[in-house]
Amino acid sequence: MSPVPADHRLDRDTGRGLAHELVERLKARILAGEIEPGQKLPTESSLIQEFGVSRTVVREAISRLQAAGLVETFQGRGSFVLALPASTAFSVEASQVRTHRDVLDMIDFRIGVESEAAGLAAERRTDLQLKAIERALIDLGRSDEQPGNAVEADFEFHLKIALAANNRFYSDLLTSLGPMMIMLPRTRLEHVYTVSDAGHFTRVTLEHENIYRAIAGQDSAAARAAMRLHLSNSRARLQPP
Amino acid sequence: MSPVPADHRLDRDTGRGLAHELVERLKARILAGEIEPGQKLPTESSLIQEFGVSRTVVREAISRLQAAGLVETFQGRGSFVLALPASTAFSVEASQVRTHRDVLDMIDFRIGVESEAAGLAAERRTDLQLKAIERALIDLGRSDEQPGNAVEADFEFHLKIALAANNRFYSDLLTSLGPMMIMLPRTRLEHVYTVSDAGHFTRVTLEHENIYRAIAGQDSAAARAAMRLHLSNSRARLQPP
DNA sequence: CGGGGGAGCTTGTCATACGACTTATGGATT
DNA sequence: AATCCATAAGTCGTATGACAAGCTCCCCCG
Repeated sequence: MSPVPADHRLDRDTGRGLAHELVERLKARILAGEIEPGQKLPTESSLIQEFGVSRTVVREAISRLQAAGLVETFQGRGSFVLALPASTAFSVEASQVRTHRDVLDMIDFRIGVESEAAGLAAERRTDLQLKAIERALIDLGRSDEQPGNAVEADFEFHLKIALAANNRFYSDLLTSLGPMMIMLPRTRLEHVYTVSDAGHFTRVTLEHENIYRAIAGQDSAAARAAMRLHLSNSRARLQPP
Repeated sequence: MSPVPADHRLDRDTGRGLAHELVERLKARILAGEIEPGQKLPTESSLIQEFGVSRTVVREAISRLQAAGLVETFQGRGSFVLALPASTAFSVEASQVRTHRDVLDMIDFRIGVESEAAGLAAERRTDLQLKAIERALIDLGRSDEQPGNAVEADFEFHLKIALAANNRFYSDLLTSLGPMMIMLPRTRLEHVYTVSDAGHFTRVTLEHENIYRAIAGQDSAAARAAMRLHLSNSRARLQPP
């Protein structure tokens, strides 16, 4: 009668729910190598039949496997087992940015990273993310009054743009850079920010607004250019004449 | 009349599914401390109303939060936020490149980083560094015979360019990326590299040579463009048409 | 022989229903 | 009045059916 061996069927009261049980079974199969990386998981309907549970349960189970990074699912195709971990840390050495050379190198680095991030943000931002950038821009404008927060506000603006690129590598990198970027002015900054003429603040503000407008208008080329310009100018402001 | 602000509603096509979106929102609330450990999450029906999604989606989202150890659920009572895992240090997520989406994001990331590195390399390379790039290019050509080394040889070529940019941030980043870039193909790549037609190899070789020539000729704009083209093409080769 | 199109399969989301468990309410019992 | 318990209401667990969206494959037409 039953075409399926009884072992497979799940039983109701194992304590933590059918979905949890099913996750354990599937995880066991994957870790045991029964289903190799790249291979397809059984379809939802197969699992429904094999384990004798409802689609609700199957979907919750697969959802948990996705969250755990064990499988990836494509609509219309199925779920596929992913390669197993191999932990690699992804961080720019927290060694500080100290020398003058480091500061300039850091800006050159940011030019590559952030101008592309701005371009992607222009293409892929959601309206919500744009709003977040706008808020950061407004905060930045207010930092005129209390310059102590200026650096943090500036970082927020750049971070929000990286987030709008919808690519975790850009946002992760900027996040891990954050402390460095914040602290880098410390050494030679009196020079630049405190002695700055009045025009300095308005010029920087203008650059920020240009970036924002390009992203708002979804013009990726303009966004890349505006970000590159902004950072190049920042570089020039730090460079002794 | 609607007692709920419209911001909360989720929108269909954010790319990774409503459940994933909802998880992000709830996780944000929890990590932001809006819901403290021990407190009760809104009921399923509240979430259905607030976010305008079906119960399926809400249940999948909560299921993922359970799997992540952020909440615990009791039948008949509700879901409760658990105490956060102690660390919370800004240790960069050691997450790797696993999903198909990650692979594409990684290439978009490399486009930003490496095209600028190529541009700087064209401007600042020493003759010695150029020689190193050339050697890597030759090795890459030889990897035709034993395709097992192709990925490593490819990485060497890109790393040598980053080194030639004479900016430790680019080379450090590429170095720390190295293992990831090497292992990323595992899932879906046999397809691309092993089954590759004969034309594939020569096309890639041509792209590499273009990059090399631009750097040799100290043409930074051309070097940026050539690297961007190479990576864009790589992206297209991975992307199913 | 090549390309277009549709049938069929698979996942994504929604809606509804019912069972199981918890909590609160309120009245009946002592 | 205090206690107990039955019932109702709220909440999660599971099942089922339906349709939309995306992918594959194969057949048919040119």
